[in-house]
Amino acid sequence: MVRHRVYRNRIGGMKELKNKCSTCVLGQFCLPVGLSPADIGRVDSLVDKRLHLKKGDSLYRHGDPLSAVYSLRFGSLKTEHTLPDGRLQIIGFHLPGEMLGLDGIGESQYQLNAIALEESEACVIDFHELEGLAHQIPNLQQQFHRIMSRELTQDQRHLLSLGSLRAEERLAGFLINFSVRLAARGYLNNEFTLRMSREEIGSYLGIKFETVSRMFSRFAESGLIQLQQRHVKLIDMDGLYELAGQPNPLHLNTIKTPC
Amino acid sequence: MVRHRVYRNRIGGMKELKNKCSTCVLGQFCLPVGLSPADIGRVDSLVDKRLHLKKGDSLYRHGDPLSAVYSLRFGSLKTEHTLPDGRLQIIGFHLPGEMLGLDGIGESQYQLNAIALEESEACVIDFHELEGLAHQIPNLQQQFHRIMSRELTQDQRHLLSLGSLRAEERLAGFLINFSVRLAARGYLNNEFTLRMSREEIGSYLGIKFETVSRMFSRFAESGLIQLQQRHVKLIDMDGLYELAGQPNPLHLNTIKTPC
DNA sequence: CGAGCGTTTGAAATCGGTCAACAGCAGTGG
DNA sequence: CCACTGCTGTTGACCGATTTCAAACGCTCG
Repeated sequence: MVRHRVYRNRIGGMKELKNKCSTCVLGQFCLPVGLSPADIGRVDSLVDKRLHLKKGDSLYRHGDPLSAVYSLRFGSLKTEHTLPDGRLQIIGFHLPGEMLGLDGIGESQYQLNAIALEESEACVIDFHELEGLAHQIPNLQQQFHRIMSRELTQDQRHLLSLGSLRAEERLAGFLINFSVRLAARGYLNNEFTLRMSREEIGSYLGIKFETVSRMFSRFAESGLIQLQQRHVKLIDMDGLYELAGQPNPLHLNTIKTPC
Repeated sequence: MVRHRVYRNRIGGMKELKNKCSTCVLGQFCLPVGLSPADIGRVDSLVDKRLHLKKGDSLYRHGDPLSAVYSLRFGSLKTEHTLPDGRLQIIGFHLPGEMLGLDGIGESQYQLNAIALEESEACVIDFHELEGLAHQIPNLQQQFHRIMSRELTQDQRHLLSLGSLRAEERLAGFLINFSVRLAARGYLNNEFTLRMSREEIGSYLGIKFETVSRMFSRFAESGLIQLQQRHVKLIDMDGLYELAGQPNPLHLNTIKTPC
């Protein structure tokens, strides 16, 4: 089950010119947000290599000393905690443009395992260099703070889900959250393929995989979604939002009184 | 139920000399960790006022624009999320020396409500000034990053608890967590008074208050703790650690082979 | 094509939730 | 000082959502 870390790309020739934030399509979601072109050029130098991961490979593991934070370029990862008795909790699923490894900063060693759900690639950002550059570029510092804070907020919403919602509501919220994050990156957001198993979804949501499966079937039966294995099509967004206990933000505008 | 924010101390005379980190006993847990005395002197200038809160007062509320982050001087707070339908999830309980308001950075407005559980006082740290000073003092920047990351880690452990542990284990973990945090601050850690109701503990742990009450009674009956209303005395730490599914760190040394 | 997962579905069991009654204690006001 | 009121906490009995156990199905990949 546990694979070892793989640094496929470590051997030579890594400081390639093409590892540049300035030309990366994810720039608008990643570290360089709000920087001038000149400053983005300086951020380029932070990304001295990229790591290519196969499904199941670890990006980092609990206890590894912190050396870098990572920005996902393509693919998807999960982060997880394990208990001594073997139980396991998935903390997050991570999409392109998101930063990984922030859990390692507090104690100078990573607190989680970060594992690829599919073929993925991450930019390696030496953390000390990042702090150094953030010290020189205030906008970079601010952006980094925003990213950490949003990560906090994401986990806090997740806490709300695990602490206060029923299985059905959690799963609806999960689908919506995925859809929103995909849309923000310009991906198709009403139809996508889940890269993780029912068991992993269950772990993330604090329920058993059989329950996930049952809820999916129920959603499909009531016409909220269509399912073909891991491929999901969201049919009735309003219904999903309602189930998740949130108002559909798309309708807020229409309800609001115009000024 | 909902009280309005109270800025008792806002009226004049607030820039007192005694608002100094340099002389604050919490310095070793707070922002100034790792700074030279000279730099701590510069941090003093960040704390331009303190807020005094009575039980039930809000330090900040969901949606308020971010202006400051806070460091708790004495007392205790809870942070919480609310759902449109009235359900509520307590995200954290906060002790002296801990920072509040980090949830507000990502979107420039606070995402949670922060409410005093008792008479409390918080240092008000203008966030833009903090970023400015962190820009000048690398150690301050690093310490701030560590604080944010630890906050993240704390929430992630909480996720593990809500997602993977049974009620009994969650409550044992809660008591241990409290004990550890009190000990870190030099407080008595095997005997303390909980500032929050059974209902608030339940909300934090994702269980109902009746369950909290039952589990407490069970713990007391099996000799793990002693209870008098909200006053708790931890009797059998090993038993609690075992219940919480963690090894007692105090015994790790004795088990480890000496080098 | 067959082995091994991952998934679905059903039936039984259980943990925690819900409902309800009551006890304890704090604050109020006579 | 002692009802009275209201809130918090405890405990019991019953209920129900989710888990557990089990069986069968169907991808996927070697």
